[in-house]
Amino acid sequence: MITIGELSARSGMATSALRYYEREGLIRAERTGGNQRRFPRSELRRVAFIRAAQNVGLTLEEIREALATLPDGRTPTRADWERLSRVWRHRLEERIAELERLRDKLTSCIGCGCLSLQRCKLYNPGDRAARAGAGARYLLGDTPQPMAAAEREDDASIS
Amino acid sequence: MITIGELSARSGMATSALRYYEREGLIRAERTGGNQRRFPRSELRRVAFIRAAQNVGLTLEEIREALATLPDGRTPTRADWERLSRVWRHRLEERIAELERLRDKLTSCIGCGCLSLQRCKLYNPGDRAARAGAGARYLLGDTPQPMAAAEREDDASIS
DNA sequence: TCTTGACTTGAAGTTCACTTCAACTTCTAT
DNA sequence: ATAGAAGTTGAAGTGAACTTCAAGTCAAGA
Repeated sequence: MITIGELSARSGMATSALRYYEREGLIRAERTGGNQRRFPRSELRRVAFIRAAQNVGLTLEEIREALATLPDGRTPTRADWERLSRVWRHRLEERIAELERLRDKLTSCIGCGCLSLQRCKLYNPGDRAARAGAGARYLLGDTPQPMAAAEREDDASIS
Repeated sequence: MITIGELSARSGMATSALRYYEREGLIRAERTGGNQRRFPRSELRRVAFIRAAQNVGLTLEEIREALATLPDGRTPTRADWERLSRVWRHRLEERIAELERLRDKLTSCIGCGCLSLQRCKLYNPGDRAARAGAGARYLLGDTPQPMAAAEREDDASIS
């Protein structure tokens, strides 16, 4: 059993983050008589798992769900890791493909300059989920509405 | 001159977002005697520009700066668009490359399962900026500290 | 003229993943 | 026994990009 300070030093996460993870049910601790946390060493691997998953772009909510697929909240084994990391790679590849599509659109738009609300490929509201620094809003499907057909009478084209 | 409702309908942005953009100095409106906003039609193109830039992953702050390079806060012309969109494509390409590096690391890690705090490539704190749904914190260089050398005595490896 | 829909404001709320703070308690080493 | 480091809590703050709300005002058609 290790203290929160030790877990923090060994994992590189701030103690405040570890307390937050515990509140959120991502890691687990027992308590001393004086109410201090004592973590099993196995939680070290859970923290490593959480952090690797974050690097791949998962939210804590998704990570919690992934961990919940492990029986009894056990620490991930090699088999668990293999199963889950395959899913993650798939997600990463989708995201890369998405950004590549966006890049290609941008490339084809550079000489154009129209910024047409109807015709510009870059303007597509469906693409907003691709934003790099996106607020969670856009990852959760709260996309803005496209322009109604009745309103296409004028547009923002330059030429 | 169009009302905020019209600008909203034609651009697909919520009126609340347009008011926010005005407060933030991204778009401009005149006022009627009764204090209602009236937007020049050219603001339609500014909104299109803002939205395209957001799709590429720029923050509103960066977009404001880009717009500020235009004399007199004028609406972007084709030449402006060409200049700025080249920069954006470059940024997109960097981001794609970053995600590809991450994918390659994950691929090489799938069979490994170690989740070693020292050796796992996925665990590298420097990569956290690559998070897809990153909070602004990570895009601003506030990265967690790597593990101190003195603390490497044990680790989270499975095997 | 009157109703109704569109508009106004400032303040507060939202999300995520935390951090910071204050006020206090516990643990460890001497 | 005691100093001081490390731990505890709940509440509030952070940042981006907005949205929602309340309480009103304005504008356009019948």
